[in-house]
Amino acid sequence: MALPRNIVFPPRQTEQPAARSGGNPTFSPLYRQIKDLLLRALSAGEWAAGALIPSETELAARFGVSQGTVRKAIDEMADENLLVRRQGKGTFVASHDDPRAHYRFLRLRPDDGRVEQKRSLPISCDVRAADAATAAALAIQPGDPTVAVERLLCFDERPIIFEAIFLRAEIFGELTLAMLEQESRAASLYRFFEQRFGVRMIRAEERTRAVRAEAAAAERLNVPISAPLLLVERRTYTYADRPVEWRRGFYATDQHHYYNELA
Amino acid sequence: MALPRNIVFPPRQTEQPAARSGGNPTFSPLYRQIKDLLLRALSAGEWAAGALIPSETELAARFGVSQGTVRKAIDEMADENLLVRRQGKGTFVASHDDPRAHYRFLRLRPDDGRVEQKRSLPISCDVRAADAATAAALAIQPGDPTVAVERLLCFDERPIIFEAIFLRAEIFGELTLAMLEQESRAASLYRFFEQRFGVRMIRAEERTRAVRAEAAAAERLNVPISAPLLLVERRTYTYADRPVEWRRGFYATDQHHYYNELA
DNA sequence: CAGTGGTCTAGACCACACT
DNA sequence: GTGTGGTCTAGACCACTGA
Repeated sequence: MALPRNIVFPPRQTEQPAARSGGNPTFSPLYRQIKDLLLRALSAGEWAAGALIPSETELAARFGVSQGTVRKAIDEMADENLLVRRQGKGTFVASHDDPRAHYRFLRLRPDDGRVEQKRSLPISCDVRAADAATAAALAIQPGDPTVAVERLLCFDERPIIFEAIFLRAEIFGELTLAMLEQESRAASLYRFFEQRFGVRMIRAEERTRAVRAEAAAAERLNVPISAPLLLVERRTYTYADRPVEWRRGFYATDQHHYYNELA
Repeated sequence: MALPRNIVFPPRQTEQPAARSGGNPTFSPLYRQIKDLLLRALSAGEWAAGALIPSETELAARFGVSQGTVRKAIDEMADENLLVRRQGKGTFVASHDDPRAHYRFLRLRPDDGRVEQKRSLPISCDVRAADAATAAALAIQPGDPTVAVERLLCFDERPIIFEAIFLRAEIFGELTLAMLEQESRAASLYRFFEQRFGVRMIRAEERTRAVRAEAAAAERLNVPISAPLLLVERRTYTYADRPVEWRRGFYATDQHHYYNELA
């Protein structure tokens, strides 16, 4: 479906099926080299979130490899939620705009299975120098500017999560409280970040522990001081393993739990 | 490497590459049918944990399909940690005896990255009628017999996890405290269960919340009553989505955290 | 209908582990 | 060397989507 043809790709592999290792040194299979090229294209913003990428056949021709090799590269990227395949239609750049991706990183679930209306209540948004912990999490220097957001997440209008979000100011410097308020219904901030700042969140790590509620969190979540809360710290990455977001969230787990599948 | 040849496999596909759907109704690709056969063989205990299964070529011949089709079936099963491929050696049945599988389901990590010596201190082991919650978790009837184990998990000799473990008595009826005491160094119970009872744990679900320490847990974990603890409830499955274990563990998270990667 | 991803095959060769 | 899994190709056909 005729996408621009001159997307920046390094010149196709000069060797045909001969990109295989000569002997052994740091051997990388062809499909992985293709994957790297595609990753680089994604990372460079070659295609927008949600956009259709060229067909397997076209990519194969462009790279001078067989369709099966391109397929294997795309397979891996689909497994990593970087691309989404749709039979009969094509392969698309994964996006948080996709309904299936909403709340992809939110592991808190109601004890009864009921679906709940989520709503984000932004509290504050300001630029702030990174303290040591935040700097470490964002891989920046202490003192570097960050955008700090405080917000409350409500499930069916009941406050369940109170969290502080720290973002690299170089990317999110223009973020304002007014913008967040406008997005309060679309609880998925990542969708907004993607559309407004062009940053796609790819994966995240969470570290969780049990803590006593301090005054601020207790008040916001409407629980007694010292009540047990789940403290969830999340580091979120965009392409190329670049951390761009750091969250500290206090979760009220009276009627909710953190769900996880172990394989 | 000449494994027994007459393992129970349903007669090979009668149609060659024609097992494809005639038209559409409940279409299942060939490789998935192969996968089902392999799953059935695993579930039936055809091969022991850690055993070498026949080579892709041999399976292909046996099933009357191409090697690539067998490969795709095995690929999926390797992704699900049911099989382990080792280049040059063969494909093996995944086992908790494999060092890489030790503590596979344990998500608690020290805040500093130090590796810690783990040790299991069994406290009690008795047969007990399932209460409603346990019965639901194990998919049995309330009142059905279960084996209940209490134990303490120590990291570097400090008690960090206090948990109750409930097992289907039909399988684990013979378990005794003495057996558990003998295994106290090999903190991975799953390895023991696999070798002693022939039950392989495949996957698990965890539900986590923050709670106040009650007397029993507080004493065992050496924390004040009412201190915040992580309550981790785990349901563990063997083949064919059959739940066989249910745990309620209290985790002390002063110097440890629950780690999770979100993709 | 044409175009896309999805499946399957047959055959070649590479990388790795053992003997 | 032999046997295993791992990669790559070329070509055929199926299933799905949308014009």
